[in-house]
Amino acid sequence: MRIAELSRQSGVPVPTIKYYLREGLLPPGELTSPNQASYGEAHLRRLRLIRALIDLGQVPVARVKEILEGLDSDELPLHDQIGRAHRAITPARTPTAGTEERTAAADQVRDLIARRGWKVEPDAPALTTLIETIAALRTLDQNHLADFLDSYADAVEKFTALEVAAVTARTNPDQIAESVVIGTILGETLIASLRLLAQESISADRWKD
Amino acid sequence: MRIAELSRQSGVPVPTIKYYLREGLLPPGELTSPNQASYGEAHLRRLRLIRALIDLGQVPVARVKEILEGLDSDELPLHDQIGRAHRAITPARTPTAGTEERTAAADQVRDLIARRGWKVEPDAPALTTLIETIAALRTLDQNHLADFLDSYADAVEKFTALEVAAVTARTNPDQIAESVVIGTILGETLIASLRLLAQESISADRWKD
DNA sequence: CGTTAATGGATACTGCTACTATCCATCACA
DNA sequence: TGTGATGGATAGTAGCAGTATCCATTAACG
Repeated sequence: MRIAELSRQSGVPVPTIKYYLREGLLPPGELTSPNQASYGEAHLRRLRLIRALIDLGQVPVARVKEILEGLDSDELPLHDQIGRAHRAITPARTPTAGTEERTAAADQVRDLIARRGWKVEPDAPALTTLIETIAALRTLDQNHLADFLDSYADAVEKFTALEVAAVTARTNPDQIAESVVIGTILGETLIASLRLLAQESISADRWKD
Repeated sequence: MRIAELSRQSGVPVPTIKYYLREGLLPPGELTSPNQASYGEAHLRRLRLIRALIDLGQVPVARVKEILEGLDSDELPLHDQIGRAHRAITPARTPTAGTEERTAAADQVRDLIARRGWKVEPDAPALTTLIETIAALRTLDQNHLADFLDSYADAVEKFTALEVAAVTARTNPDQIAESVVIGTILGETLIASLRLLAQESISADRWKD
């Protein structure tokens, strides 16, 4: 298929597809003559993945590129694929909380991780975010939320178990990496939306009128 | 205190504070003379809240403004405060999924909500995101994740119960609205970080080396 | 009291991201 | 044979979140 057809089937405007080609998000089509290329199903799939990550996952274009490079570099261990996906959705953070709040929060997180027996690299991107968030909650006089950390972790472990089950159910090993990436990123969007709906419902019960 | 002191205590550069004042995120200080104003504890608290929403919650400045206006307009029902917070963290979505995937996803979501007895406005911002996400998962051949929707909802209800408990534990009614907003937005960051840590840990167990 | 530095307020400028627009020399196809 | 699409290159745009500069005061120190 040619670019116009790819655009029609994906709903992505032709100039945007050209932009993704330029940026290396989408591999070039197969050239049939100096200025004609043909795109296949793989391009369509890839394009849909790109849009899902950008639109639903809010992943910046540059990060999408890194993720896709990971997916394409076959034989990159799954654990590293996950690492890429995590980095893609964790904005770089310059520590902003006060020193004492931050060390207290870091202690709390270290305890939590030890208590649960989690194996986490000390430079995991989510670690900084978690610590900063707890520190911020305390600075904002919201200790009550930060104090529930363990109960939150209980519920969170449920997701993760589910996701591992879902991913390992995939038989084709080629697809596992993609499933992991999609699950990591779109899974978050899914959970966040469900949470908002549940909140809205409870809030309607309690406080409406 | 004057602006330099406010900047020092909050860690926010003076020009940025001026920018927030211009944008109406921060109320003006009390003028003691035509070009001298004094800021109080309330300003410092507000500034910290702004930074938490922007840095940790990834809320755009314009949305932060809406949220704060909600907090300040006393007597706005809690349910509407929550609505504002939800809109602030739910980007506007132009439906992008194919018609049939979207109606199928919409059906699945409607069933889920009915089964759980959730009370959700039909134009809730999270509704579109949820439907689009499920449709995207199916388009990307990830039905296995979309099929777990109910189990996800189980775990999600746990959070929400926790959060309601935490918020209603607040005695001062003035602070409830603020707690609700912070809980909604920073709570999401907290959950997302925990999820990534749990994933990393399981992934290390399963796939490392 | 005089000088230096900071302040409030206004206006202008910047860097970054994610596209859009335009151009042009080919091609495909009717 | 000519009309419209294509690949590839280059340039332009809109929106966001600040930064920078300027200026007429005013505070604070020696």
